[in-house]
Order: sequence, then C-alpha cells, then structure tokens
Amino acid sequence: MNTTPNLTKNQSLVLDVLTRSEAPLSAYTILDKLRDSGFRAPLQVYRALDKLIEMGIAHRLESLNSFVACAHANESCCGHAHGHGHHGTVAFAICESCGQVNEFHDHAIDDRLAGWAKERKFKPSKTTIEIRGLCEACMH
Amino acid sequence: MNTTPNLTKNQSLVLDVLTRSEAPLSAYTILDKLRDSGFRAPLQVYRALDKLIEMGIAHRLESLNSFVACAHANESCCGHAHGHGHHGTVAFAICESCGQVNEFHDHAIDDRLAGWAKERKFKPSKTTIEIRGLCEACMH
DNA sequence: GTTCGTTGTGTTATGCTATAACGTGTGGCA
DNA sequence: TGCCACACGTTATAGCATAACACAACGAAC
Ligand SMILES: [Zn+2]
Ligand SMILES: [Zn+2]
Ligand SMILES: [Zn+2]
Ligand SMILES: [Zn+2]
Repeated sequence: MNTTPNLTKNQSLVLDVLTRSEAPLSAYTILDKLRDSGFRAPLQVYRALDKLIEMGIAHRLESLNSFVACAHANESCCGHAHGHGHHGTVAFAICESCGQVNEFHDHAIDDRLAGWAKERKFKPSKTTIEIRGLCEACMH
Repeated sequence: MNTTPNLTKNQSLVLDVLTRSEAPLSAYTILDKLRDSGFRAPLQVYRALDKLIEMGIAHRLESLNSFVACAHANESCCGHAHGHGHHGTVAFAICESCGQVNEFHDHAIDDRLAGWAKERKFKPSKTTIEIRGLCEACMH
C-alpha cells in the first residue's frame, strides 16, 4: 500500500520538515530549514503547504499561524476510513509551554456541531477546534 | 449603548465600531474607521482590543485574524450567568460569503472537550471553535 | 510529433497582521 | 510630595501571506 501519493519534490521536503518537528512550525521557519535544500522564497513553502493541507496530510493551526503534519495520515480510526486525501473534523490540544500538539477527533462533538448547523441550514466547509493550555508534563 | 463598566475612551470607540459592524473587522480596518476620532497607530486598536477581549465583551476570530463584539454581553443564557467579565467557551459559525458571524455555545461540546482534557490531565486555558461555511441566506 | 492546457516552480515586490521599545500624562494613595 | 499603576501616543520593526509575472515539465488531443 502506498501511503504517500506522488508528492512533488517541494511538497516532500516540506512534509519531511513537519514530520521531523516536535512542535508546529511557521511557514517562515520551514523556509529557513529548507534554505540548504534550495528554498528561497515564502511562496515555495506556502504552495507546498496548500497542497499538503488539501490532501489532508498536514494541518494549519489557526491560533498559532503554524503548521503540523497530520498525526493520523495512515490510520483509520474508530472504524471510519480516514486517510486517502481527506479526513473529518479534527481537534488540537496545544501546550503553550512546550509547544506539543495532540491531534484527536470526537464524533460526539462532530455530531453536535453538525446538528447545530443542520438546524440553522448552515453548510460547514471547514471547522477549527483548538484548545490552548498546559500539557501534563508542563504543569507544576 | 454600553451597559459595561468604566470603559476608557479608546476602548469605547473600538467597541462601538465593532458593535455597529455586521461582520468581523480586522484591527487595521478598525484603525481606519477611527482615524477621524484621533486614532493614528495600530497599537491603539490592539491595546483596546486586548482589554475588551479580557473583559469578554469582544472576541477574536482566529481563522480570520479579525474581531467581533460579543453577542451575549448582557445575557445569561441556559441558566448560566454569563456576563461580568468572562463567559465560557463559545463557538462561531462564520459565513464565508456574507461574513456574518453567529456566536453560540453548547454545553455538550464543552463537556466533551473538558472530558478529553481531564483524561489526559491537560489544563485548558482558551478554546477556539470556528465553523467556516455558508449561511442559509447565502446558499443557492 | 506538435499543440495546448494544466500544474509545479522560481523570483520580485507588496500588503496585511502584530509587537517592541520608549516616552508622556493622569489619577489614586501613602 | 512622592510614588505607582495604568492608559495613552509615536516610531520602528518583526512576522505572516499573497499578487503578479515568467518559465519548465508533463500529459492528453489532434
Ligand atoms: Zn490529521
Ligand atoms: Zn507541555
Ligand atoms: Zn461572547
Ligand atoms: Zn452568508
């Protein structure tokens, strides 16, 4: 099974940097890490990120203006098929001390939001759920 | 206008602009609208916004880098006291066509997120929930 | 194989968002 | 009076994102 469908060179480089990183990275940080690989301009990063996000193998954290590799790229979780280009709504818990990010999803929350939307005839396209706080390791 | 305690002049001006607006406003848009009132620099807007948000009478929309007046400032909803300086986690439905924002909260979602956090000993400080999509009026 | 549209790429310039750093003024209070 | 906390004003700078243009690579259509 091929988990990574035909990434271009730039997309692979960006995904690689994201995957290796413990914490989310800003586009400009990614750029700096890829200068030795030939990257010269922000747009090279943003274009790669756009595609990776579109494919569902990277995510943007709105509250940080940063990006992470998807933690579920090759899983199918809770019996829901989950890779292949896009997955459902996902939530992030972000530690404000160590920067670690935990990606998860919760069908009860999804259902609740979907219910709200249906009642009001609102058609969701993208949902952001981000919890900022302190992880267990960083609490005193 | 504002039943709110002791806002400074700049804070009142910013809140007023937000309240009158149908859609979220960026800090720089607010600045432009307040030039005639003497505003000259972004920081004047950001400082006022910081306080308003801290008081819970304005909100930041992370996915838009924009700001709205709180829709619940003077309500106590679902039997939960709700004004007075800060209220619980709130969600936003944002129409990508007309820009209209609908602020709501859902205790089931709150409970779910709180449960997730408790299980992992994660201590939340601020939670962002934003649904982008199309409102009923804007659907074809 | 040539034509042509699509997609990725490279580069420069620009615009939008947010904060640092420093200084002033005002009101409350010992 | 002296002090402190806090709002305010201003300039400069940092950080995030896209517009606009040009070129190369690829595959499908003819
Ligand atoms: Zn994911
Ligand atoms: Zn941590
Ligand atoms: Zn509110
Ligand atoms: Zn709409």
